Amino acid sequence: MSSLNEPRWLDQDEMAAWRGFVTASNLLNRRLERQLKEDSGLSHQQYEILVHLSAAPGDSLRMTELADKLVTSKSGLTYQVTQLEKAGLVARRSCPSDVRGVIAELTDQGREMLRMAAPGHVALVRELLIDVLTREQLAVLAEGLGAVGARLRRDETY
Amino acid sequence: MSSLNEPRWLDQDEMAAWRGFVTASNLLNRRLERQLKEDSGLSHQQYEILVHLSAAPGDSLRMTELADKLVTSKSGLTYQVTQLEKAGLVARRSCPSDVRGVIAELTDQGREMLRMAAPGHVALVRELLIDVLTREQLAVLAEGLGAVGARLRRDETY
DNA sequence: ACACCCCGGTTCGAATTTGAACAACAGGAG
DNA sequence: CTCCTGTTGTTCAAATTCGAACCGGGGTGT
Repeated sequence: MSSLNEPRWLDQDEMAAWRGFVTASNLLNRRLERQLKEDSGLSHQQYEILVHLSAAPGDSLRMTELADKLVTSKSGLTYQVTQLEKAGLVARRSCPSDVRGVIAELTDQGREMLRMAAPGHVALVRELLIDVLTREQLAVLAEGLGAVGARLRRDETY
Repeated sequence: MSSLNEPRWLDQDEMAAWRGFVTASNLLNRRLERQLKEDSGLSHQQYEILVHLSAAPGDSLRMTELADKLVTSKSGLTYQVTQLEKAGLVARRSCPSDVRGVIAELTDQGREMLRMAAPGHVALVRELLIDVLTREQLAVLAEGLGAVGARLRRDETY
C-alpha cells in the first residue's frame, strides 16, 4: 500500500494555493492596517466594527452577533467596543428583549468617521486585491472561499 | 459624469470576494491556532517558523530573511525566536559573513517537534481548505493570490 | 414554583504584537 | 582612510488579543 499511517501531504499545487493564501492574507492585513491607522487612526478591526454596524438595520447589533460577524472573541470585542465608545464612535445600549443583552450602536460621529475612512480603504483594497485579479478569478475566489467559510462555520458549532 | 470625487465602491461580486477572503482567513486562522496549540503547544506563528527553517538550506535562516518570509515584524520575530529558543526548538548562531547578523537554526528537537505537529496540521488544512475546493478552484486561487502577493511585495519596498 | 443547565457579556491575567528608538556595524563615495 | 547613509537585530512601552473564570439572567422540564 502507498501509505501506512502517512498523512496525505500537500502536492505542489495545493501547497502553492495554501502558501499564497497565507502570505497574501498577511501582507494585505499589514498594509491595510498601516493605511487605516495613519489615515484615520483606526485599526482594521475597529474599522470593520463600524462597517458591520452601519450595514445592520438600525446601525446596531448585539455584541454576540457582532463578534460572530467579525470572527473574533467575545472578550476581544468587549475591549474594542470600549475603545470605540471612548472615542465616541459607538454607543452601548441595553437590549429591550433581553436584560443580559448589550447592543452596540453607531453614533453620528461614528457614521461620519466611516464616511471619511471608507474611500481610502476601499481604494487600497481595490488596488491591492480586486484590480489585480480578473473577473473570473474574482468569481472563483468568491465562490470557493464562500464554501470554505461555510464549511468552517458549519462545524464550528461542536 | 458618473462620479466627481466618488470612489469606485465594490460591486456585489467584488464585495463577496473580499468578504469571503477576510472571513475565511479569520476563521481558518482561529481554527488552526486552536488545533496547533492543543495538539503540540505551538502557536501558528511558531509552527511556521519551524516550517520555514526546515525548508531552508542548512535548516537555518537570517532573522531578517525569516521575518520577510513570515510576513511579520522584526521585533515580533525576535520575541518568538526567543520563545522557541527557550523551548529548545531553535538555536541562535551568529553569522560568519556579517557580525551584525543572527542566524536562527532548527535544532534536532525542533525537527522532531515539527515531525510530530505537521501531520495533524496538514490534515486540518486539507479538511478545511484544500479538500473543500475543486482542482480548478485551487489552481485559480494559487495563481490569483500569487499575483496579489507579488503585487504586495513589489511596492512594499518604497 | 423549583432546579438545572445554557447563554450573553464582562473581567482578569498572561501572552503576543507593534512601531519607534537604539546601538553596532556594513558598504560605498569622496 | 573618513564620512554618510542604510542595515541588522534588540529593547522598550503601549496596545491588543485570547481563553478561562465569573456573574447574572433566560428557559425548559417537572
